[in-house]
Amino acid sequence: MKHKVIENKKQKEQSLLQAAFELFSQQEIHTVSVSDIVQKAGVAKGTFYLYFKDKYEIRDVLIARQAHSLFDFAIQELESNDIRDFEDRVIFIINQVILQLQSNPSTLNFLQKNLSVGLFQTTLNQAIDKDSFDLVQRFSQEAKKANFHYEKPGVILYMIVELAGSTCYDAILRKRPLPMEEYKPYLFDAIRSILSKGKE
Amino acid sequence: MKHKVIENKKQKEQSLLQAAFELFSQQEIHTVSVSDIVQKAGVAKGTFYLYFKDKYEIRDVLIARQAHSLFDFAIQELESNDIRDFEDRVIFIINQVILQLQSNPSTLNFLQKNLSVGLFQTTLNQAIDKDSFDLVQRFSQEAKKANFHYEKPGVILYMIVELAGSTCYDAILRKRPLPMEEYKPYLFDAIRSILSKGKE
Amino acid sequence: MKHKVIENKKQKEQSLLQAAFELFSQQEIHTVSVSDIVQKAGVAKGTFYLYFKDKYEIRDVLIARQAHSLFDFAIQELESNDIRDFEDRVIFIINQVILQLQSNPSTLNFLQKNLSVGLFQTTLNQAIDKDSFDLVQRFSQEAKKANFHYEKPGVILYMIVELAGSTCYDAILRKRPLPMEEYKPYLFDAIRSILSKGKE
Amino acid sequence: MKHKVIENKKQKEQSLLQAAFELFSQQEIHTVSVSDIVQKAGVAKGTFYLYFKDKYEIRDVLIARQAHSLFDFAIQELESNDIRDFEDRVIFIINQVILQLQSNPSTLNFLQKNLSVGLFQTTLNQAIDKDSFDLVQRFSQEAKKANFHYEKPGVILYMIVELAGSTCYDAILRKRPLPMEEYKPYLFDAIRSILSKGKE
DNA sequence: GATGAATGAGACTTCATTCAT
DNA sequence: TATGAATGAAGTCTCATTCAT
Repeated sequence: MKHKVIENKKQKEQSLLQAAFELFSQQEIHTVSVSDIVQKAGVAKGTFYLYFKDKYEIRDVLIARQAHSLFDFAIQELESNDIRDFEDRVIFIINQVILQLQSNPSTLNFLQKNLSVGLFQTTLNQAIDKDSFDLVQRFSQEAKKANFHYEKPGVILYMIVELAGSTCYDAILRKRPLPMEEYKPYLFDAIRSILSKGKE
Repeated sequence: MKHKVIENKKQKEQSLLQAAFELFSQQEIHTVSVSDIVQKAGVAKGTFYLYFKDKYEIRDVLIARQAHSLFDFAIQELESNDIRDFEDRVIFIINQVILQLQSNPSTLNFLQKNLSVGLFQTTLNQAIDKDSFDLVQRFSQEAKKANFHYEKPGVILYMIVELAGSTCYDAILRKRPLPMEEYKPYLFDAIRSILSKGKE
Repeated sequence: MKHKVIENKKQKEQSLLQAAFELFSQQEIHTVSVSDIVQKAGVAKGTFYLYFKDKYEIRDVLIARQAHSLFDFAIQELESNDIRDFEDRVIFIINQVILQLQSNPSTLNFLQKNLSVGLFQTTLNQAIDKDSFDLVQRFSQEAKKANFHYEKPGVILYMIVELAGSTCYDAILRKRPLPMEEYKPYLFDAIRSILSKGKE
Repeated sequence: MKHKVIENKKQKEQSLLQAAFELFSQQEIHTVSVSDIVQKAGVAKGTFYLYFKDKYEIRDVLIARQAHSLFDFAIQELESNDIRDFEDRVIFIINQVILQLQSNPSTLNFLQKNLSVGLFQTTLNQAIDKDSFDLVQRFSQEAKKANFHYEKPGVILYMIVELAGSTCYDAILRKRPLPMEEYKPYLFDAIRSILSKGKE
């Protein structure tokens, strides 16, 4: 396969992903058809099936991409700020993710309550540059360095992400149980409570 | 309208709800058709549209019913056991809900991560006997009696239900991050951490 | 059957006719359902079938009523004006009908090109007070009095009504071949040509 | 798109038009379903919607085709006969159209009173070979050559076609006001009257 | 690899009509 | 007479998928 062809292939796939993302953000998945996606992407119908089994597969790939992208950005921000306390660092990350979701509710509408699925379900990460990312490992190391001891750090992190992802979906899109800004203190308190169990 | 007619109406609606529940438990919603539902319910296709707008509406009604039923049962069990400590009582309730879900994974498959939606989204509860149920109020009163003070007890309860519902969905159906039995201690610890913030 | 019951029956039938007329005026018949009609009429679905076989029957009754009503009014107007010339009298009648249609395009939308059907198709006139109306006879008598001789006056009248009805439908609703006001001279010229064949 | 594909496309569309024409000729449009059409055409249901919005659109296309075809044939016949008088030529054309309709009442049943719509409504003629046909222009030129002067020849022609089309529909299919053969003299007289207004 | 016309199953929905009350 | 819940056939239309080019 020549270089140009590879590039071209990538381009079609990217168009499809981009188009699907926009459509899924605006509508429920069951109202989006493969026809809609290929039309928006500007490719032929048959082409879709060269890359994805069906619209559910493309959605899952997008969820993974999106979840990783949210945390990648949050970590970048963390690194350009001098926050030292372990709990503060975790809260900062979660807050950065929330801020992105708040400024982009359509992304959230698409992600629904699947933030943690996208992050932790490794089968989907094939499309993603693998070595670029290991959230759990980073969390474990930071905890240890800060003298927080967890039997299973991955489980703690998972609970935090799941709690934040699920409740912020409601808080941002439905203002339930409270509008996001009012809800934040309660959420952060809860996260700190969960984390502090590992403190010496 | 005559009594017999009303009775018949109720019966049709119940058949539809029952049939839809069974199908949604076994398959994803997008593979279940209204045709499947009416066939299983033994009513005519048009009858479905007399009671529900589409399959998504009947799903939402069922989620609400199911969520309430899980907690109703859990509360019954609580009342027939002499558990006095406030935290223990909350954990007992959550555990009872989890036990039901564990013994009925198909119900969970249907509920997905919508346990809290079904519980707290009041617009859907119209079909449900209203005064029979007020979880938030009960939680508030018990907390106060036990000298736990929360600014917004509803928010605390909501976070606990959301955390439990979301993570148990993964734990029971995907054994992720751990199989349910192994995950329980971490979950209960987290819940207790969240609750204990209100302790004097 | 008691008097009150008859009145009541009449009332339901009238409601249905009125409702159907309004709906047919606004939409094509194939988009109007019996449900729409009974809902607008405020009667039960079954009641419709006590009076009419289907929506096509109610339409035909309405066409007849409407066509007669247009000409009844035109004749009334004629009688309150002192027009003596035979050709002028015919043109006056046609013009009165056209004026009514112009000021009521939705009626025309409903009548389509069935003006003459409504007028001359006697099977439908059962709903209409029969002896109140005989257009052909009146035309014949007036022609004879004015020394216009036609072998078959009914045919002449029929051609005039059909020509006027068909072309005014297009002229009023589609401004084709010309807007009504510009088209009138050509139409009236043509009618006078047709009539003048009977002049001595 | 390859040649073969285009050819195939045309063929499918023609099958659909042919099948629809036959069905519309035999039954009222509201009893013909798209299913009937595709079954008769031997194509898949979805294919219908590739070419037409609904059955009303295919009907309109057919009305235009049919009206043009009737006049095309009539003009051909005219040209193979040596008729010189202008009025005679117009009557000959109309008579040729009537003869076709008489020998093919099912076509007439389908056309209803839309003969002139099919002829003059240009938006529908796109499917028809455009330069092959301009009835109005031909009528104007012939009139001028024969020293008949009309301010708007198109309007005169339109009235004649509308009068003939509307009344022959009744005469042929319902023998009203007279059977076609008996009615013809009256119709032709009327047409000659209308035409003769332009004579010097 | 890319295309998009064609497919046809089947989804959703409406509707005329019936019939028990 | 009047009702309107129930029917289920039939309608419209979409859609994922295939396959010849």
